[in-house]
Amino acid sequence: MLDIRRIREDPDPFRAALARRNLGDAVDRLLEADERRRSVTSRVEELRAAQNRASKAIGAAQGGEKQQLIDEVAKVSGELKELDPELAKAEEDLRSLLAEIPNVPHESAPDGFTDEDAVEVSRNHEEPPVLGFEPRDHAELGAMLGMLETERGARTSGSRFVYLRGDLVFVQFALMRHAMDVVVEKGFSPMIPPVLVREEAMYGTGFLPTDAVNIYVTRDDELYLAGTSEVPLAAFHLGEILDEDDLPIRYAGYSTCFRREAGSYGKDLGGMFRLHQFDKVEMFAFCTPETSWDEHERILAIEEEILGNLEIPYRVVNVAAGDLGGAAAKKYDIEGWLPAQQRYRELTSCSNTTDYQARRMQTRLRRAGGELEVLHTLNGTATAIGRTLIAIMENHQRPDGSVEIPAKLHPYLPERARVLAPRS
RNA sequence: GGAGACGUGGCUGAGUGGCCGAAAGCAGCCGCCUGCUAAGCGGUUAGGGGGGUAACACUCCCUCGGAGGUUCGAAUCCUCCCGUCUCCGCCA
Repeated sequence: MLDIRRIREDPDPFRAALARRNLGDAVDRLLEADERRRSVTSRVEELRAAQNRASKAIGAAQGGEKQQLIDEVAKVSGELKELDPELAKAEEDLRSLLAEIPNVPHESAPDGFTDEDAVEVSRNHEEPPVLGFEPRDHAELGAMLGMLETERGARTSGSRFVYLRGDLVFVQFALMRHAMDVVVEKGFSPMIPPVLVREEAMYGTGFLPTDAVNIYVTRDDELYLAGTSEVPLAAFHLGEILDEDDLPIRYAGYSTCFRREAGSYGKDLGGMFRLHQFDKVEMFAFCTPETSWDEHERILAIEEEILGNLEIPYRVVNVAAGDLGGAAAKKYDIEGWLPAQQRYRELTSCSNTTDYQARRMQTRLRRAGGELEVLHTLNGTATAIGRTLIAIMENHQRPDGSVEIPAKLHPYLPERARVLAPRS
């Protein structure tokens, strides 16, 4: 949620920033709703002040004088009752507008509206490596290994659901453990959060109301399945005031993630690139506004370290302003090279959501001097299953369909699983 | 699934119609005092939204889980909703 007072005081920067999201008129709609709300508010408040004064006098008055004062104030009360719906509507209009308008992109987010407009900022290799043989895609490798069951997944649950089997399960565990170890060493404290969450948590993170189509909802309990542990991690401090001295606060959440993937029909079918259910280790940070951009780079560096450890060729792109999720002011995607697709595909990402989520969550910070302020939040993927497994399988495959698991994962693996071998 | 209790400020907790945005304690902050530390003494500290200011000051409105209602007036009375906890049952 944006800060309506700052918009009122200095709307032009907001106008310009939101125009980059194709929402050039949003600021004026906001200002209009704000103006309406304030004018009704001041009328109502004048009447209420009169009513309060009268009530005080009545409390002190006696007998007939009392009755007379009561009769007089009735007129004011009547007027107030009439204005009430008007005020409620004005407030609701502003509130719902604010709820759906996304964060303002940071100046360093490039112009544009699609993933094509993202700007590469770095990579960990020169040219994509050439395997020297015709690479198989991960679905084929998974089938050859007998470790990825897509048809049976579909039979049980529908498309975009899979079974992982055999040693690939241990590779997932190894990956999770490795990612967790890396991020914990960087100061993130481990968490296993709830994945079914209340509406406030979804609203606070900005997934509701705008992204409702992508969220699973339980039928009888009005609980939502989190698409990322960002949701419960952010909500961990919902409504709280954190001491400046305690910041930054960093959590690493391990959870299963559920996404409806509405609107992605036909994209990335087969295999496990785009699943309705996958496991992920997610970083989440609460910090002061003045440190959040540094924190963002820090999180990016951790993500790069993890992919580097996995010996995956990747590049980092700065996502275009118009392609950002609603809460983000800036986002990096790290795209891993997938030999079978001959393309870079998103493996992880990290966003600075500045004060957008924190304001919705009412998570604030108390400065050493006692002042209250909305803080900043950030999130980033440490490792996401499905995609990271794909990158490992495709990049470390051998001509015979076996897969070498990167050395950094070996300490977490049964020895036989250091190489995944096809069934003969 | 059945029964009951409760929701008040940063925290604990009092408050059953006007003197209450709210006792007391804790915690925090500012002083004082005391070789240091600890203790002690005095003062002070809720949040949000308008107006106002260069910024303060000042001022008004709202907020005691939420939404309605009764009343001139509600933390307090009524209705509904939400949430939390406890006991019993069931259960990974």
